[in-house]
Amino acid sequence: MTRSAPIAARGPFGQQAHELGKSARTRARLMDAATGLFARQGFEAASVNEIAKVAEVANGTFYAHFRDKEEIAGAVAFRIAEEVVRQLDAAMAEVDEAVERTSMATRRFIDLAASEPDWGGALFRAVWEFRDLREGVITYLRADLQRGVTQGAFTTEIDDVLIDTFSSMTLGALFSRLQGTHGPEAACRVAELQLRMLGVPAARAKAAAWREIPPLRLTIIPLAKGG
Amino acid sequence: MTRSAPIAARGPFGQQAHELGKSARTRARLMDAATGLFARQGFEAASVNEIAKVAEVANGTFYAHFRDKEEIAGAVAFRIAEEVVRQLDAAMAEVDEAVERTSMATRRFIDLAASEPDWGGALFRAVWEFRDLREGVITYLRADLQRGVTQGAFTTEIDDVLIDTFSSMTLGALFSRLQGTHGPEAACRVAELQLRMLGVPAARAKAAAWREIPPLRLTIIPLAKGG
Amino acid sequence: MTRSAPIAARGPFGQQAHELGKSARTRARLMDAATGLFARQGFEAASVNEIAKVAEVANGTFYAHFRDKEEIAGAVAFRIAEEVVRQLDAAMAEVDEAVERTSMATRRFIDLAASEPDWGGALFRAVWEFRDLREGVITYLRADLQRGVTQGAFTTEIDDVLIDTFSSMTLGALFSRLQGTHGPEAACRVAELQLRMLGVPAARAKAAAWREIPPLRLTIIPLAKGG
Amino acid sequence: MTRSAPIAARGPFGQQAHELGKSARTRARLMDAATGLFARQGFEAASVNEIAKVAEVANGTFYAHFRDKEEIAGAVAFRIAEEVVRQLDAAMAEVDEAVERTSMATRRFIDLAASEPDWGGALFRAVWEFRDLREGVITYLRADLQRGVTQGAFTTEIDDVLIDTFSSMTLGALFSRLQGTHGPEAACRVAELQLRMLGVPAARAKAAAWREIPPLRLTIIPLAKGG
DNA sequence: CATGAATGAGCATTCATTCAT
DNA sequence: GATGAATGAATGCTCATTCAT
Repeated sequence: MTRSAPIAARGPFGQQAHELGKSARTRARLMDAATGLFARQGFEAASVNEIAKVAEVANGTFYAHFRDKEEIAGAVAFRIAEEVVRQLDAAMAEVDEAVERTSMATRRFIDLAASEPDWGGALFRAVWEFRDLREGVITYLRADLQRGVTQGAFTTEIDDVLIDTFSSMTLGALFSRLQGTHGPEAACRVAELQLRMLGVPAARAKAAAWREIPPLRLTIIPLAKGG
Repeated sequence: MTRSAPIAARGPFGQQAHELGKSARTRARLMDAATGLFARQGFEAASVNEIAKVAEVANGTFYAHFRDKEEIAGAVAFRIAEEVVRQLDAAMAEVDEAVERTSMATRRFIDLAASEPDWGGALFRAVWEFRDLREGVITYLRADLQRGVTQGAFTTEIDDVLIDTFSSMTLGALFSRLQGTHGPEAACRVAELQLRMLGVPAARAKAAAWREIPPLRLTIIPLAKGG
Repeated sequence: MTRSAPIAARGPFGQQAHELGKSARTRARLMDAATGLFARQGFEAASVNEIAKVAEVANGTFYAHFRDKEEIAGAVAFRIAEEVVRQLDAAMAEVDEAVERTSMATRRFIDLAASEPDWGGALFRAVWEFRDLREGVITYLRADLQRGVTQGAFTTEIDDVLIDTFSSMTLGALFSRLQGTHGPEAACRVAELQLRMLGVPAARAKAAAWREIPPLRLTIIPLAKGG
Repeated sequence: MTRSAPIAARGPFGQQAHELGKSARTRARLMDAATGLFARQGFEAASVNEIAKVAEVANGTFYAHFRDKEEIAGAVAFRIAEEVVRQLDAAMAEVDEAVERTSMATRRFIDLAASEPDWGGALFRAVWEFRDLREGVITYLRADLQRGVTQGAFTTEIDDVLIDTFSSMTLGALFSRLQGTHGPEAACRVAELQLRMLGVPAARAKAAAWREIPPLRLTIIPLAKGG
């Protein structure tokens, strides 16, 4: 069977593996493959055999790197979340105001996830399925919300229900984006609604949430040598 | 294999089947069984064989009543949604103010669904999986939100993103309730946050959302004769 | 369930049952239904449930009349063969010459069976599957062939292989007719080839086999009262 | 479970697999198993599980080698037909006279197929079920018949009905051989009848069809190492 | 006799996982 | 590490057959 191009090697994990050993590269390819398949078909429907085929390794090889499907799902989710949080954090390093930080975080999270549907889909599923991961992301969120209270911008208590609700709103919008139900403006609208909910005056909420912000895209470093 | 009691016969569908024919009773038991399993494991993971086993019928019997898994899922979802909407609607027949209607709907929807975890879980999955069903429920929601605008209580436009976001908030809270993450007060808190988001002043939102309301429970008619 | 017309009651067995008791009529309807289904889908693929549904009786009723699927298949085959032989025999009562009898038998058998595809198909399957039935039909055939030898028209010995081969030729042509591979003239051609094989001079064979013969159709007596 | 001998490894495909890889050997065993079962029970009645059991592999293994039952049936049929045609063709390479070729083809086809009942049975079913395969074999037949006309030996037109009828005669005889109804002489007798049908004078037909011909057997290379 | 719900073995097929090479 | 053939339990679904009514 001749397969002309090592497509799988193009994914984000594979790409960062250019100077790793063969073993790490294989692992990266498996994660790339899994990312795409989980996102497109969900965890249940993606078979290990298919992951291996897309990764262009023998199916048995999968088990040299991951104990089972569960494990690779966790690894994929963790890796994505890590990356997303890292980029989000970097992009907001110099923003102080909680109103800005909060709306930017929501908008960028959605845009980021939607810009790379494989990642976004997998991330969505992952946040859904792995409570731990959710907790991780939430830590950042809580800090920003708390900051808003301290700054006097938010007028409601930052409790667990608020955090969960805030997250649900963001994830709901992401889901609609991924489904194609709503366009890019949905992110702004949700951010606006979140600010309103937090107690930001309507006009201020609208202004902040719809303000133009420089686009952000997942940086992708091409693989030096394919496969 | 020791199975202590005909559990399946206890479900809400089976219970209403006390004077139906044998066939309808079996169908009801299958729906009860499916309801529980879909709620606990989701549509994919619940196998027809297991549904049949829980319903205490032979696996082939399933197919005398439903064409396939898809069909029973639809039947379960429809039946639950119907019931929930019916009860919600009845309970709010005499409430005119949108602020009250909106917060009551959210709170009661969550309480109702959480009071019968099987139903609630299945409903949650169903709303998730069957867009049609979601649309149906949303119709009621949109009407109440629009009413709030007309009454001057809500200060934001009622667009699709708002509706989706509102739904996400409710479903998110329901999910947490079903998971045990939050207690009954979560429903009030979310209702409050929704009102804030819609533009209701903080004090009014809090008052309306936390006001004591008479409890509502899915009425369950016990089976006259077990099995 | 409202089903407008008792279609099944229109079949040849049902039709002759107009003055029989209810039980016999049910049996006839089952046989009609089975005839059609066996012919269209074969013995394996026709399910008892479907036979019962087409016959418009409950599936359990089937077993009040036939021990199993095998038995109804035998009954159907036997009944058809009987009818075909009866009609063939009647139509040739006054033909004495073996050359005529032989070619007429082949042609009429094919035409008859092809004229009523349900019957024909079932007959074909049956002859194939039930050796006994084949033997029955063959008795007539052997008599005619023997007669030809006695009359000096056929120059080859009438042994078992000849009989089988003769039958294969006829059945092969019937099969092609039922498949639509060949048209009505195939029956003549096969009859001609059979005569040649038996030793009839080419010209005589051709003349006899292609001579116009009055058409023959399975007589169908309509049911006095449907159902 | 006591299973006395690895029967499956004895089949013609398995036997030629002695120096193939493990995968090819398993495939061969599956084809051997399928050949026997198709021949004995027909395509419908032979289950994949049974094929796997006879081949002494797990049922899932089947699907690593064939997409479905259809595919293995095609593979078996093709392989057999190919082999039979190849051997038949080789054996008649130097025979020029159509009378000889025709009768030899019929006799050898029957003998060959009957000599290896599994193959023969499967071949019979296959010719029956796969029109394509039939067409392939028929091409050779048509050429020989045409040659007879050219040589002035056959006095009838070579049309489609003739070809079909000729085939039916051969297949009918093969069927009887496989059933045990007739002995080896049936092949000669049918060949004789075919020649008579084609217009060969009775004496010549008899002489040609019953002439001693060197036996031919499907060459079978024993497996070097069992299993 | 007729009914039709119920049965349960059986079927084709999938897939996570193992293991000899 | 990597391979890929093999495994076998499990799944959705069909259907001949039984039996209480």
